[in-house]
Amino acid sequence: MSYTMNAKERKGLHSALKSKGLRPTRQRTCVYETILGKKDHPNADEILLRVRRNLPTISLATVYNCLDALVDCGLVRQVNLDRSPSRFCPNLTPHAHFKCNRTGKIHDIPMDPQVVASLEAALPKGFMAENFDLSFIGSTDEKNHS
Amino acid sequence: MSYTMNAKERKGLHSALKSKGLRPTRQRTCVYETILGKKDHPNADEILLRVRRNLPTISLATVYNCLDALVDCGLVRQVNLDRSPSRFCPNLTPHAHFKCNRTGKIHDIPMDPQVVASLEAALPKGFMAENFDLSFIGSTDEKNHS
DNA sequence: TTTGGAATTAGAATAATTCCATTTTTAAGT
DNA sequence: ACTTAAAAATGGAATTATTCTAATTCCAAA
Repeated sequence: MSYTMNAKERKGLHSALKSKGLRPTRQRTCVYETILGKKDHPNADEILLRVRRNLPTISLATVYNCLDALVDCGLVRQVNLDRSPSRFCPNLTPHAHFKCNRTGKIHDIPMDPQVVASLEAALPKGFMAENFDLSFIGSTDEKNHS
Repeated sequence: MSYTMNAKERKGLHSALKSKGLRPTRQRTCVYETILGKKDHPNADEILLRVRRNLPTISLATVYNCLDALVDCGLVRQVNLDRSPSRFCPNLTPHAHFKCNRTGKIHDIPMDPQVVASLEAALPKGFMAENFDLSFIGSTDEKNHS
């Protein structure tokens, strides 16, 4: 049972791609849908497996290409923690990541716009941020070990 | 002309290692001195080159081992940006990183303790952070292109 | 000063990502 | 619909970062 974008999501994808001069190909669409379909933080290999359920012949190189295109358009965020492979995340609302030492699980932490503003304000003059990445490492109590 | 730790730094290194049951070996000491000696963000290969000026026979595997030990003790921070190799940083004062799109350069951004506190405060109940990592991507104006 | 565990070493192995040459697809114009 | 040129996808090879392994070497404590 695979996820299918709604009209708004499809439109968002198409216009975001177009704004960078990129085409909405079947592969890009499918990779995007796949990432939207499960709110976790899969790496390229895991995404390949999932996408192949719909597009059995897609190659890993293409998955990387599509991910790069989606990240370029700002539709997907790339998450790098420690030395493990890059992970990808469809949550575009301002949020941080929290990696639990014990479970290895990665949690999205919603960020108050105020806090985000204070972060940007912390930059010295002359530094213009387009993006930021915030991650925590630590442990969670039992409730979050679901 | 290579950097040599002062007494305080040496003491800090020894006790931090000891607290994790690790020994202050020549290699660990030298890797640590090397990182202290230049305030940039070298990766393991670059560190190997620098360390070999003093310890010509050290291997890359040992550099990785030493870096892991130093990171474990909290003496060095590991910085991961995009998909490039891990970089290492001796600056332990609370700070963020800023990567400039145009120059590729990585800048340390000192962080106001207040802002740090507001970050930690942003964590939902049940999440206990031991550490955080904040990086910005964007551009800097000419002054910082030094 | 021995000795057992820790650390280092070189090189092989693994894993993530990129590259390349070729084929397929697509959008735009007839 | 029919071209066509550019963009994208493909498979596999290549590269690169990092980890592993097995064989020494080192060192701190007895």
